[in-house]
Amino acid sequence: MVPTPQQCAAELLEVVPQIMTALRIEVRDHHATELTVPQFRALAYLDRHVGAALTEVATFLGLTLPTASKMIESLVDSGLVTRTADQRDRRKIQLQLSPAGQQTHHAVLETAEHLLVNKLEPLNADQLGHVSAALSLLKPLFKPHAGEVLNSLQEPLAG
Amino acid sequence: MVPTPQQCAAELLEVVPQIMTALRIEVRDHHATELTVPQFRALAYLDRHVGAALTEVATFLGLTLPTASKMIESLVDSGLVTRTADQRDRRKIQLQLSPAGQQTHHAVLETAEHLLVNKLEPLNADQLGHVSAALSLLKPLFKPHAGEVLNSLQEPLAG
DNA sequence: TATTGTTATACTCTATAACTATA
DNA sequence: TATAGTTATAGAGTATAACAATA
Repeated sequence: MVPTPQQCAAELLEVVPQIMTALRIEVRDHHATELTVPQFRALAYLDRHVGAALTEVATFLGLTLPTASKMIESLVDSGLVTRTADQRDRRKIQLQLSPAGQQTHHAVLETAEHLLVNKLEPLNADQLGHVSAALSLLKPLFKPHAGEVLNSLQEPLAG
Repeated sequence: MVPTPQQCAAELLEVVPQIMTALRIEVRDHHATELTVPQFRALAYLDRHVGAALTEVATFLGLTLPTASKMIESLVDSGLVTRTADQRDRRKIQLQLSPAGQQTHHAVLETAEHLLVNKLEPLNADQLGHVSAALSLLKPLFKPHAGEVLNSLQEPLAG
């Protein structure tokens, strides 16, 4: 019963979007949390990387710079993120969560985790262990690293 | 080392969007495949459910009816899907892949699986088995079922 | 010249509200 | 009256192209 990589890939292709959809729907329906999943991920990153520059956030989220710039602008307008100039390198900006941003991030994190815990409820301890182990295997394989997104835009035109 | 459901949920919340992002970026960068992930999922559903009605597709994708209607319209305009009236119940439409739709679906499926296989390359057979088993555990927990999306719109107004 | 970020423009994804047609 | 689907409208997610400012 050892699966081929192809079978495993096909399962990923089916299950991952399904989980993503469930996440979106349940976060949406559980009102009082006015964040989309990408916005939540941006807040989560800034919670762990205080003062991060825009490029870092874009890399983490897998977005181009203009897309990330616009999203951050909306979060700044909402009062969840502060954006200040970096004194060492004035091209850069330093982003961090406002108190309201911390609060919102925490609340939505709780909500999302609670919803997932409910979904996982049919699994026993043994099965949870298997899932957790598998996720630990997958995590490093899909970790975003600098250059993956941006280089495709700004690679030297020597083609 | 048995994880709590909360820990497992937190891992899902981190890993699933990362995989989704990788999928989007790599499908996007691997040109000649002009489909987004949601469009691909719609084609995949119609490949396995010939003649499905719009509501079925919407439920599978976790979309509202207007959203699904618009997406299908674009796929019809692109020549990938055919939309015909259901003679038994003329409110319904019957959707199916055109030959071009089948071809495109197959090509993008190959591409996406190939990309995932590359990502999974560092795993050995044993680890692949663990991942596959975990995905099989997760799949039924997040399977979309009728009513999840639409009832929230059309529930009897007796509140 | 290269890097960081923004602005302009455009398309898809997604929703709610209002509507038509059929049952 | 309820169901299936479309149209209208709007906001977020996403991209490329062009630009400004700084290094």
